[in-house]
Amino acid sequence: MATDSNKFQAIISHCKEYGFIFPSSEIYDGLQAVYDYGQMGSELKKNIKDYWWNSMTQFHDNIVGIDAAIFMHPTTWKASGHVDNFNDPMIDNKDSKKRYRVDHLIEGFAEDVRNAGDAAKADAVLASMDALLAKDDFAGLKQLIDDNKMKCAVSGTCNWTDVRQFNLMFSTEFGSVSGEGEDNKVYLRPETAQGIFVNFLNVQKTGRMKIPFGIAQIGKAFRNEIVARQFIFRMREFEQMEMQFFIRPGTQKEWYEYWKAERLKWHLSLGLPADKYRFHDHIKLAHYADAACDIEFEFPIGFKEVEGIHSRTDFDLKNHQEFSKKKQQYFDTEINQNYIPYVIETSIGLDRMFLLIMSNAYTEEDLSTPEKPDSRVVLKFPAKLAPIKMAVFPLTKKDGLPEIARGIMDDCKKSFRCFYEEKDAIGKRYRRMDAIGTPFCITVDHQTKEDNTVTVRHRDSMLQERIPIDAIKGMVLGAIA
RNA sequence: GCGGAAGUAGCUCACCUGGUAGAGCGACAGCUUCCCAAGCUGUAGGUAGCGGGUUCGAGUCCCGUCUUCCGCUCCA
Repeated sequence: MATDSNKFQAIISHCKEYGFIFPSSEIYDGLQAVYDYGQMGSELKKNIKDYWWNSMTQFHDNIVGIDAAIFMHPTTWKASGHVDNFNDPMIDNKDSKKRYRVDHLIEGFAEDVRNAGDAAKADAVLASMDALLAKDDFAGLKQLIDDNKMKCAVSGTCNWTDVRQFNLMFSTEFGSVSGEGEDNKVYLRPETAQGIFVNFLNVQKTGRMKIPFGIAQIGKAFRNEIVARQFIFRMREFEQMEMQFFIRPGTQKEWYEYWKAERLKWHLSLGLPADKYRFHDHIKLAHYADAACDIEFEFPIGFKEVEGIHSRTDFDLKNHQEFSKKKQQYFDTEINQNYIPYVIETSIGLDRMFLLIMSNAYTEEDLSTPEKPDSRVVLKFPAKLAPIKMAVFPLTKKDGLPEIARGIMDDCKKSFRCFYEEKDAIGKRYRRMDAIGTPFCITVDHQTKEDNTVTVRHRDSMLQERIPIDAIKGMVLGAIA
C-alpha cells in the first residue's frame, strides 16, 4: 500500500514534469480540484475521446452524437431532480461528524416533541423553520437548533457547526444585467445526460432513428463537490463521455446486460488488464434507476469507479414531458404503440479514463547491469492513445543524416503525430521518448544512406529492428489503427 | 467538514540548536562519443506558497491563509 501511494505521487509528479497535467492557475497557488491539461496531456485526452467517440458512433449504426450546450433552461434541473435533491442547507455535528439536512433534523425534532405530547411547540418550531428556510436565514436556523437544544442522534450532543448551504450545482447569472433575482439564475450542468434527453425527439425525428438507438455526447460538467481530491480523480470541472440508449419498455434488463458486457469489452480492447477490472453492482439505487453498476479499475489508490451503467427507466423523459408539457413519446411501428422509451445509460469519466490509462502505463524499470546501474520511466500507452506516435532521430547531426530524418518526418507527419530531435546521445533521446510514451523511435544512421533502411526502436521491449524507409508509415499506421 | 502530514530550482530533496539558500537529476548553448540516460566546458533558474507576528536578524519559532497528499466522512 505504501508503495502504491508512492506510485500515485510519482505519477502526479511525472504528469507535471512532462507536460501532461498542471494545477490550474498555478502561479496564483492553484484552484482547489481544478487542473489543466498540458501539451502532452491534451493529446492523450483527445485520443481517448476519439477512441470512445468512434467506438460509439462509427461502429454502431444506431448511435449518433450530439454536442449540447453547457447552459440549459433552469427547469431542466427541476425535472431531473437536481434542484430538489441537492440544494439543501446542511449542518454537521462536530462530535459524531454526522451531517444532517437541516430540515430533516428540525422535522425529526418536531416529531419527537409531538410524540411527547407538545403538538403546539412542534407546530411552532416547524413554522419558524419554514419561515427561515424561505428567507435562506442560516443564522436563524442555527439559532432555532440551539434554542431548542436539538441533539445529534449519534453523539447525543448539541455541538453543531454553522448551517451551510451545499450547492452541488454551480450557478451564474444569465444575461448581461445581474441582480434581477432568481429568474436570471442558470446552472452549469452537473451532468451531460440532460442535454441528450431534452434533444431526444429532435434527434429521433431529424435522424429518423428507430428504437433501439443511442445518442452519444462528450462534454464538460461541473459539480461543486464538498470534498474534491485525489488529483484528477474528483474534480469540480470534469468531462464525461455519455451514451443514452433508448429502448422499448420491458427490455431494459437485457439491454442493461448487453451494455455492461459491451463497455467492459471496450476497456479490454485497449489491451488493459482484465484482472484490474471489476463490476460493482449498486444495492442502493438512485432516484432514477432500476438497476445500476459501476465499472471499477484498480488504481494505485485502490479500486475506483471509472464508468457507470445505469438503467434509468423512463424517469428523465417522463419528467421532461411533465415539466415541459411536451410529449416525449415514440411511436413504435413494430408493435403499433406509443410509449415513453426506457433508457440505458453508459457514462464514463474522461478524466478518470485518462488517469486509468496513465496509472496503467506508468512503469519504472530497473535496467542495471553488473557494470552500471540504470533505470528508466516508461509510459506504456496503447499505441493508438500515445500523444506522439513516432520520433525521428538522426544518429548524428552531420553527414546529411538530419536531412534524411527530416524527410521521413515530413512524409509521416501528415498521417500521425511525429517528433524530431537531434540533440544529445541517442540513448538519452530514447529515454525522453519513453517518458512521454512514444511507441516508436526511428533512427537514421550511415547505413541509411547506402540502403534506405532505418532502425526502429520499440518502446516497451527496447528491441530494435531494421526496416526500409518505405515501410515506416505503414508500420506505425498498422499499430495505431 | 474533522484529524494527520507537507509546501525551498522543472523533478527529488538538503540546510542540525534562528545568522542572509545548496546538491543530484533535468533544461539550455557548445564540444566529444555514436544505437539505450548520468563524458567535458559554459549558462539560466528560487524575494523558501502567500500574509502577518516575535527578533538586531526568520526557510528555520508563532498565528492566519492558500494548495497538495493520507485517514475518516461524503459522492444523486
